[in-house]
Amino acid sequence: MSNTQNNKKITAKGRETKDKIFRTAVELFSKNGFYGVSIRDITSAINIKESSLYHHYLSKEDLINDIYFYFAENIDATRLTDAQIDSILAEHDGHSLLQKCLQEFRGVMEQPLMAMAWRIISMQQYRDDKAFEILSIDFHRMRIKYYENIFRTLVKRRIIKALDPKLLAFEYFYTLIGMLTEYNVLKFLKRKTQVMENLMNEHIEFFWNKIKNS
Amino acid sequence: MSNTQNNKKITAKGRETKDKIFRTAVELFSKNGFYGVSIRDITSAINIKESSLYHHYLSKEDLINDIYFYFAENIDATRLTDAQIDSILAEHDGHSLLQKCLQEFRGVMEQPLMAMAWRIISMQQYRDDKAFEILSIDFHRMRIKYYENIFRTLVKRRIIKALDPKLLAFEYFYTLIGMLTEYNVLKFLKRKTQVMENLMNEHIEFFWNKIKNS
DNA sequence: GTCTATAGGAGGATAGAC
DNA sequence: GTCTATCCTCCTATAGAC
Repeated sequence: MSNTQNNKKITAKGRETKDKIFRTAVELFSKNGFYGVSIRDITSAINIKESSLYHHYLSKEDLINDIYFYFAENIDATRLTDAQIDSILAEHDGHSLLQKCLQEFRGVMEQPLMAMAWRIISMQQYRDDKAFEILSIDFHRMRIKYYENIFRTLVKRRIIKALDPKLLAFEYFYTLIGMLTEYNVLKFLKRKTQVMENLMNEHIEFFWNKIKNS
Repeated sequence: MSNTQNNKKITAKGRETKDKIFRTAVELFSKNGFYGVSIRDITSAINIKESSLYHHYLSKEDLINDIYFYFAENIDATRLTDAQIDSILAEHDGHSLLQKCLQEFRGVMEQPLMAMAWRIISMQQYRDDKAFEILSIDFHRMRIKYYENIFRTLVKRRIIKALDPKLLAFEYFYTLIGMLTEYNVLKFLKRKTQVMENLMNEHIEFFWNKIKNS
């Protein structure tokens, strides 16, 4: 979190205001981009003065860093634990596991604040090294490692063919993330997303049929 | 192109200046984003005055629209013709065809102006409907149709298994574009891209092995 | 913790001379 | 086709009263 308040007593009212600022910033940044939103836009939306914002955040940059932090912190929540994976495999097949994974993932990524934060970081990745870092390392790389782990388990148990788990993870994830990105942009534009939803399910289906041990 | 000059005689000097403006804008926008670059930044980089720019472009928006247009126009050049496809298949196998396709594609997309324009449109897709439209329709959808066509040919000639060409195209393309996007960001940050290059080749290899008729 | 007031600069764009 | 000069708006951020 931002260090603005390191030497200040934090009151309930203060926390509430800071929270309002945060949520409003996420909303506006995700809609109009970091550079398309002014401090005035944010403060006037919640009826405080610009100067009040600077009591809670050092700068506009401090504010967006807080959003990055929020995203990075919550991205971890999208993972099934080893125990959960085991219990799914005990009752269902690998195909169900992949579906369950996507469900879990989408459950977190489509929470409004996370979806907006994701969008903000995606926009910022081109201008802000910190955003690119979080997106490519904390998000993509970690996520690929997670899938690698899952595929390794599936190979070990001979549920799927003896393919390189790392390569499988890359193949599987990049397709999914490409589709999910387009899906999210469509959702923001309030257009139909059914095509993309179907594609994602077909992707899992297709991928599964290519790798399963039959 | 922009309509600024509809009723004006275009001299060689004018064309040259407009071209300088265009190329400088592409360079700066791709580095610092549309909102991170001012008209002043562009004109001072080529030693003309702001007012001179407005002789060639109606507005900053007119300028970026010209860049969109440039991208959309040149994206078509990345396609192998049916004749070229035939001749490749006559001498080599489907695997070579996929490699050749990627080569052709990268050859166009990595030309400096195109790479920068692509980056600009990618950034703008979140803020500008026109950019999203070009990226998702003119680029992604058309490209997928192109691959669909190739896979259909391969299926017809029994070079690959009898799978749905459209699905194959989606699978193939989304992975590639995800990797290529990350590859391009890395290149802009002047970081190592070898990992991504290897991944792209492994992707083709992996995909090919999954679909070929053996 | 929030306010009023204001500093101080950068932005897009235009009028009109040459 | 390019210049000088200028307009006016919007921006981030701060000082200091309450």
